[in-house]
Formats: sequence, structure tokens, C-alpha cells
Amino acid sequence: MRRVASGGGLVTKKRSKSSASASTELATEPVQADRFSKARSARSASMLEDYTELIADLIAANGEARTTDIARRLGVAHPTASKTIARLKREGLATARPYRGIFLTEAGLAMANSVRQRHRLVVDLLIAVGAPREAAEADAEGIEHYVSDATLRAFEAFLHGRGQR
Amino acid sequence: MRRVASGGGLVTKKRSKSSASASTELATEPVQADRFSKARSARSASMLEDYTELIADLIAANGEARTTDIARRLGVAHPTASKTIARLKREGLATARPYRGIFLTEAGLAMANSVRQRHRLVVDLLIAVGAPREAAEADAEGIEHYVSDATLRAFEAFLHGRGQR
DNA sequence: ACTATGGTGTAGCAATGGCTACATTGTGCA
DNA sequence: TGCACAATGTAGCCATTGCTACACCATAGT
Repeated sequence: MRRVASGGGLVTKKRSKSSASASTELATEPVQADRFSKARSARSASMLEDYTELIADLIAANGEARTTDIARRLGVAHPTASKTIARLKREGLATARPYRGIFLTEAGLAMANSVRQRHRLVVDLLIAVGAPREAAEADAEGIEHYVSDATLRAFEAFLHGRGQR
Repeated sequence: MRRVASGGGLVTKKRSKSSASASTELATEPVQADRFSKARSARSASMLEDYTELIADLIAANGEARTTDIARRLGVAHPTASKTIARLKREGLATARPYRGIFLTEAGLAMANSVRQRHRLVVDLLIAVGAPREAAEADAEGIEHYVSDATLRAFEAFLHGRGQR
């Protein structure tokens, strides 16, 4: 609606400041922006979550978490991992001394635990809903970072209700 | 395991080249790296998916898609949108002439359609599983980019089976 | 017909997250 | 005891995705 008329162009008629033409999709504007913002924040946090979880795993399995192992598990070059670990330190999630291993702070450990729990819940739900195990594991790696607490609680209730898990 | 002994350090014992110590978590290494790689690709594609979907929406609603509207809907500054639109053009998903609107190519339109369909499916599934509508909508914005075809098919089957949708 | 206004575009900065290449450190083994 | 070699770290490059500031265009109204 509100298509042009004159000119051959478009981008026209001095679209009201909001470009919010009709009225139907009007309301969705700010809300939608919020959603995208939220998704963006989640995206930027997801890297840290993956790292803390992986570091916790490595410490549990090997007694230590080393840059090279982290890099290999994530499929990136070691300087990339190194840089992100520096960020973890900056954000107070991990500590590390040169050539020594990497360790999680309390905050890092807490993050790792909640991430692991969330991961498991997401995988279980995907499987409960019929996704093949392999796909569920792979997809969860991306999905888990975007599941809100409210949705997570719903997952839990759903799984319990079905006698799953 | 394979914890150090000598020294006070760590990072030790000339860990076998794979650091793949025991044998249990060994097998997960390359697989896990694959998963993270996949998640990374998805992450980089997600921006383009959001844009094509939004452009299609705007064209459907307003007859045109303008940079400013896109920026507002996404909650970013207009130069940010402008830059991403340049990328869309580079990748053959959209066309645009200065000061004219933005249009999708066939590839862009195809992407928009599949993204929209996926989005709906994800929202429906989240709701079917008990997530509050608001959370479902918001979470789907992030989740949709990480759902594989296999999982998507499972979602569809699940929803049909329940008489949903 | 002109001008005010707002949409568009461009430039340049910062942070993130990849990479390769090179320097450094530490440990294991000869 | 010392050296070779792998693990770490550092430097510097590129691309992406934000931003602000500033320049430019096009339309609406006077």
C-alpha cells in the first residue's frame, strides 16, 4: 500500500516518518527490533558459553584445559582460541598464566554448568520431538544459545510430562 | 588422566599429539569440531537470512523495501543496514540502485520463503511444546538459523501428528 | 521554482573472530 | 646436560557487523 504514483520510481510519497503505513504491521516494529537485538546479544555471548563449557569438559576429562585442545575441539586455529581465551580472562570467566593451563573462575564455572544443562535439555527435547540423535546433537550446538528461560522451563515440563528423561 | 607428575606445572608429559588421552572422549573430537563449524557457518548465514526475510516482508506490506525501514526493524543504524545490503548484492540475493528501493533476486526470494516457512515451523513447535507465545517468537528469531532439515522434518511430523497447524 | 527535510550513501573507527607467519618457552629424551 | 620439538604466545592481516559524522539527493510544500 501507499505505492507511488508519479515518477517512475518508488521510495516515495514522503513516507510517513515511520514508514509504518497501514496499521497492521505497525505494532511489530519496535518489538521486532527488540527480538533481533536479543538474538544479537545471544550471538555474541554464545562464543563465551561454548568456551566455558568446553574448558569445563576438558578439565573434567583430562585434568587440564590447554589452548591447543580447545582449538582442535572447536575446529579453529590455535591463535583464534588464544584470542578468545584472552577475552574470557578479560570478562572474568577464566584465569590462565602463560604456558600453564586455563582455569575457570566461579563465574565461568557457573556459566559452564548452566550451559551444559541447557544443552542437554535442548538435545533431549529435540529427540523427544522426533529429531534424529545426530541432528539433535549438532543443531543443539547452535540452538542452545537462543533458548530463553521461559522456553527452557517449557521444555522441562514437556519432557517430564512425557515421562522422558 | 595423564596428569603430570614432575614439575609443579601441568601442560605435561609430552601429551601425545592428539592430547587424545584415554579413549572415551577421543572419538568426539573431530565430530565436535564439525558441529561447531556448522554452527559457525549458520551464524554467518543468519544475517543474510534475516535480511532477505525482512525485505520480502516489507515489499509485501509496503510495496517497497527501504534501507531506513530495514534498519529500524532490525534495530540497527542505517549505515549498518546499508553495508549488509551491499553484501546481499554481492552475494546475488538482492539488487538495488541508489535511492531506489531494494529488491530480491530469485535466489533472495527463495531464501526468504524458506526462511519464513522455517520460522513459522519453529514458532509453532515451540508453542506446541508449551513455550509462551512471546518467548516462542523471540527465541525463534535466533533458533531458526540452526535447525537442520532433518530436525525441521521432525518438527513437521510432530506438529501434524498432534493435529497442530 | 526553491528550499527544507529526511532518506541514502560514504568514510572512518572499534570490537570480534578467523587466519598465517614468526618468536618463545618448556619438556622429554638422547 | 642440552637440544629438538611441540605447545604457547604474539603480530599482523582480512572480513564482518556495529557505530557516529558528514555529504548528497529527491521529494514535499511553500
